Amino acid sequence: MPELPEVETIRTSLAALVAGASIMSIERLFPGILIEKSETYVLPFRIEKLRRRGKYLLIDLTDHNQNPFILIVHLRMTGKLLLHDADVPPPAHTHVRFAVGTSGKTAYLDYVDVRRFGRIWLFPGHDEHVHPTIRALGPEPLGEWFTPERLWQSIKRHPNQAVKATLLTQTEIAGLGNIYADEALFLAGLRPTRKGKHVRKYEAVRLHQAIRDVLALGIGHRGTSFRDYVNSLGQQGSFQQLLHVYGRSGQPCHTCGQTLETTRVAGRTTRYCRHCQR
DNA sequence: AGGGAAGCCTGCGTGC
DNA sequence: TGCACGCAGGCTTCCC
Repeated sequence: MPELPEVETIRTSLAALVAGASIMSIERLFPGILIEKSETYVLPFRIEKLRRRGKYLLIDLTDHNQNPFILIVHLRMTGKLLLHDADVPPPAHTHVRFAVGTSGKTAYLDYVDVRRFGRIWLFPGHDEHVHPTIRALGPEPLGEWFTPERLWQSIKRHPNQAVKATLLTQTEIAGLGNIYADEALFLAGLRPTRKGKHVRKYEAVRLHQAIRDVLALGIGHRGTSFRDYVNSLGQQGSFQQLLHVYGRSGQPCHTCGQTLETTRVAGRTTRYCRHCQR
């Protein structure tokens, strides 16, 4: 499940491989995954820059006529962007295949997605705000606009909502998914089911720090490979070795030894320690 | 306002 | 062995 640290890892690893390269052709193997909001471009595209906003990967392009375009990628659950040599046939569940040329050599950037939840949009311009969901995103949790005060306001905006549900609301904070939300709440000692109106200011401050810590640590370990996630070279992350609660229900808490419990918040399986998280 | 469910999807683990 | 079933969950939309 690619969340912010996984998308950031893909961004940096992919940028090292394809920034400055050209997209020579685009092959659609399954319809509806690549959504073109403009068909006026002339190939090849030059790949200018890879950016990220929340869980969205943003790829700035310039076409043959020097007109700007942007590829916006959301991997959802099982989406992957995999770079393959020219002689490698597209793997199963490849839905879009970009032929990428780097200094005379050709390779394929394959969008592979078993469950086909993910989408790729192509828009004119280099401004991701043309995408309505991106326009509505909350602050980047590792950016300067995400302050303890900002998180506190988000929590207070939803007084009757479980605090975990607020963390998963992308219009409040961009980039947290089930894994990092559970881990941040554990680090902060906060019960995921606690209603916003019962969260104290100092707890929001602690949660703010926990979110930043867990995301930075996740990026440092090149993401969490719990089930599907790999970067563009097929390499796994290692943060799964440091998880405290996600995927550990029924196992002992790393802090107090009590058995971790499972509940459901906002439709998602939620793991926590009854003793350490109040 | 918030929760729940449906829909989009396939693979995998489990129980019979 | 094989089959049915539930679960995994990001996001949108709809309904209560």
